[in-house]
Amino acid sequence: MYPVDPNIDIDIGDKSNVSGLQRSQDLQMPAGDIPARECDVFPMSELGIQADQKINDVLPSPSQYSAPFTSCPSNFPTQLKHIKTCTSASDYSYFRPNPTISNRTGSGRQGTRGCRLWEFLRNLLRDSRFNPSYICWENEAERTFRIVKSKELATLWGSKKGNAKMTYEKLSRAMRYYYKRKVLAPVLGKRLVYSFGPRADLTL
DNA sequence: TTATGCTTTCCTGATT
DNA sequence: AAATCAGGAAAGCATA
Repeated sequence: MYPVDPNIDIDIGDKSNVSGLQRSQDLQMPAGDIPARECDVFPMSELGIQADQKINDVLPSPSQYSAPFTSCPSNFPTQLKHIKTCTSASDYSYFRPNPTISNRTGSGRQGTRGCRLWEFLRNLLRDSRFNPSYICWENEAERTFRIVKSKELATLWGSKKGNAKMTYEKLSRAMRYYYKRKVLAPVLGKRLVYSFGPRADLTL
């Protein structure tokens, strides 16, 4: 079983010897006992993972390889290749896909470094590791949610974006930019409460 | 190469 | 008093 660690993502790590991929964050996705469809960044089809599989079904548990190691475990999907020496159990997740299989053209991901903020929030709300401890529904029918741990949430967002300097001040500024685009809306009179707007598709 | 989208950063000031 | 909220301005970064 994977450790319940919000910061563990699959990451291609150093891009210097990767052709066809731009940044490590391109390939981040949540690990753990999460349905494959919950992958919020990287299409599971590109990893050769079926929609009904869970990440734990296709990746070996950390105990199956002792750190450090430098080669791809044999039971990894062939599309994944290990590129970084793991030095600890928490560092097990540095892998990259085969660039020849990854074809990002036409994916429609505009200017998103890995993941959009509102999608990140939506995904946290679906994840019992974070809902209701970090973020929770205020009224799911009305698409309103409450940020429970603002500071921790910002840290989490920062870790997802590879930005250790993220703060709630900055995260919330990005959220306010969503107002105009109707992706989010403020909930009057309630601090730390927002609602998803019509432009936020919660069914995806 | 440029335009655009999505932030990130910094800021001033208001509100709770 | 400390958090939070509101936006303007500008810069950064990736994609189309």
